Amino acid sequence: MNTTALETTPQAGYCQLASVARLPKRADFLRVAAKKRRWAAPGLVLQVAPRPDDVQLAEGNVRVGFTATRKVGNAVKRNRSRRRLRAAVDRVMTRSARVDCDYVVIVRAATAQRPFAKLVSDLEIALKKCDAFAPGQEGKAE
RNA sequence: CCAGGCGGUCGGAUGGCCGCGCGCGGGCAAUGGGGAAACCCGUCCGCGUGAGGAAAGUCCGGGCUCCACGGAAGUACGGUGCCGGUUAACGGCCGGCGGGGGCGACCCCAGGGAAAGUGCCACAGAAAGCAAACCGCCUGCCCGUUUCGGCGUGUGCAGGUAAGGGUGAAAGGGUGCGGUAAGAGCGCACCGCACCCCCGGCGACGGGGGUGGCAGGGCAAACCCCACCGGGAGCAAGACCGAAUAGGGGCUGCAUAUGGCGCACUUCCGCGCCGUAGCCCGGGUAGGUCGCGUGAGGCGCUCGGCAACGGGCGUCCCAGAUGAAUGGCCAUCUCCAGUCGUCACUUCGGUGACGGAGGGGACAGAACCCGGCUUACAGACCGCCUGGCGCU
RNA sequence: UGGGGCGUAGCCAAGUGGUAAGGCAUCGGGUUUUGAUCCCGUGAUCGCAGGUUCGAACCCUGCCGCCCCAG
Repeated sequence: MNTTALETTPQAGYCQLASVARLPKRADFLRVAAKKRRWAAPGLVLQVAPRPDDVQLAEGNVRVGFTATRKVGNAVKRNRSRRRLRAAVDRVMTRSARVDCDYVVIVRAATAQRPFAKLVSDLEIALKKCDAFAPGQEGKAE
């Protein structure tokens, strides 16, 4: 990992990083899935849809939801997979995701066992394929 | 030391970077939402705290909430079933009884009724249920033969017989002696069984004595009978707040058609409604708040009890999420099996020590709470007990 | 959370106390010059584990997997 981009949080005055909010409602999941903008990587599936205009978020934030179906394992496997994806999302999407969209990340069977670096690259590729990649503009939320 | 039985405890450790939920305290110049403001949401900082022994399966029992209900009994349905205890309750647990297994520590099983009734017992077998004669065995007659005492290789007839053979899971007590034509509880002894009496025990039951020659096959996890228990639903219970849209009601204003409906009917007249605008009201959806953690609570000591368990005292506050927090990545240590190398021992099968690189560390995630049951589980530790071997 | 159903050969399945039917598919053989058709043969931990019974796919108990319904 040459990117020592883990520069600890800049002082909270200005230039604050985008943060990730959760997408908690079933209706939002259905709306994102209905847009049919998606990409399946070995470790995850990404779905993207434009955020409705009437949703006001703090500037630079994106909303992400997670889905883990019962087919990928028992509750422990589902929880662990979702947490690893959440960690990958925190690392990637705060810098590289378009801020005018909502996202849904779906757990696949391989998610729990896949190396974490691969999960990160899976997510980056999926963002590019879904035309939602905003190349590393730290905090340049516009 | 080896093999085994029972009970219990634990469920990797430490650290680094980055994060999450909840609680408490503090900050917020500017920016986002609300507010007249204080301030709230939000955001930032600090501190505290944050999964299990099964949180699981949802198989039982309760608390709690709502609904139903005059009492009691009965019926139906479902469940439970040796006895006594324990408990809020249980189908749980503890102790005991009976049967079975094991050298033993110990483990496993289960209500009663088949003499209230119905039903089933395939195949085989003579016969499978008011017992029954296939082969045998025995007696008599007949037949044959005869040395006239008998004898039987007879396809015969009439009887006796449940000891033997054979079938079956099961064939109407077992073993032995006597007895008999052969046999048979026919008689006797012991065992089993049934009934009666006595003794011990709260009881299941056990012990002893007597009587009876033995009746009443098995299956009730087949229907069933008997006793006891059970109102229903479940925190998505339930309570409160409540947007947009549609619909309902009220008040006021306007309009009121040549129309429709109503005021019992017909004509005329009159009134009201069906229209629309504004304001207000209630039901209710999305959504939100509460329910929501001081409890049949944990730990320690002590007393009663064989125990389950109960009493007393002290002490602690110990998760509250809701597309669902309790994590992600890494390092070191630790444990495990295999592999490679070196060394030592060797009964040449291996065993042990050290080191190296990699691998693995289970089952599993609170969802209102509690008592159990069942199932899953890498590995480690502790205590008691049994059998065997060796030494003293 | 509550309720219901299913599991039998590779597939579809009958059987509900007494040797586990049948069809399709597979394989082997026959018929045919060859192939199709047709005929004969071939295969089962009855989801798993205990129990009741002389005997269990069937009855009882506990698990496992799948499907459906209601809120």
